[in-house]
Amino acid sequence: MKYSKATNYALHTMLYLIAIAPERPVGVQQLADKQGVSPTYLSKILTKLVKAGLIESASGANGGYRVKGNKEDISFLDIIHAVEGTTSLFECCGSEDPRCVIQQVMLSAEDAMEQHLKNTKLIDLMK
Amino acid sequence: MKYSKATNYALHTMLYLIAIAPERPVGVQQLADKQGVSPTYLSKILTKLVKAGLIESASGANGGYRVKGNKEDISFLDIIHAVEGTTSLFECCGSEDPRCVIQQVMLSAEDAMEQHLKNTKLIDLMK
DNA sequence: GCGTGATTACTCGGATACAAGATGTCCGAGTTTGAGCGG
DNA sequence: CCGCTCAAACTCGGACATCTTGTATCCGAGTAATCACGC
Repeated sequence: MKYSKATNYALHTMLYLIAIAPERPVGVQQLADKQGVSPTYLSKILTKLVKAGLIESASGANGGYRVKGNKEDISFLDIIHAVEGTTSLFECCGSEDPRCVIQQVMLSAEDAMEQHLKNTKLIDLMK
Repeated sequence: MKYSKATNYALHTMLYLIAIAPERPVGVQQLADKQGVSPTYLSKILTKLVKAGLIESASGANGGYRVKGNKEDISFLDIIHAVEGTTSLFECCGSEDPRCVIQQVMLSAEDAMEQHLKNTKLIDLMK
């Protein structure tokens, strides 16, 4: 039970993309160098963020990744859900029986964390 | 990023042990049958709970496991920490640099969940 | 100078390899209960 | 009826097997910008 490194890479990359907010997209090579991770691996992670609609990619020369949409709206939870998936952390009896009281407690605990992550936007860290 | 099945087994077993609260310890065979899991595997999980001081074991014939100490005090967090460990869910830059702002946000989010789990006792589910 | 083709610098996706952790099984060792047996 | 012994019923711990997932690499395909060349 741990957050994957991929989530860590995604968060740092998004923070960087929002911080510099360039006109031109940023190449994956440059992003990977910042964190000491291989470019091909990072691109796989960023593909998930693209599919989630958080960033967009530009092919070809001078291509790369760029924040898409309103960058003030991007929360931690958006990124985590994009990378880790949206399934709940705890599955009680295989079939997610909603009557299981343990399941209910775990879900509400998870919800407490998600509320926190949803209310914290990446832009909040910019000072 | 998911809670393991072991945590699920541990929670259900603890809930059962607290519910019936017998004089004599309950054998692992009986506990395992309730959940459809092999006795040997369940005993491995319960050993962690013993080490954490939540339950105690009795060897020999008519042996088994029994709640130790005050059963009103046992929280979800106690069990989860015993099974999953107490390391934080998110480790930013390998060395847990406390200055990493991302790390700080993730830790406080995790703390929100843990507070919830700490305040919910197993005994609360008994009605 | 201008269009056209080739080259270059990128991303994208699939296939693959590797490591670690979760899950589960097997077996031998130690421990306690209880039954059986002999006095 | 008492005490001793022995077998049965347990837990405990380590070693092992298997499966899934995370992590990472490699390569071919597609794409867009740029450069080179000929007109």
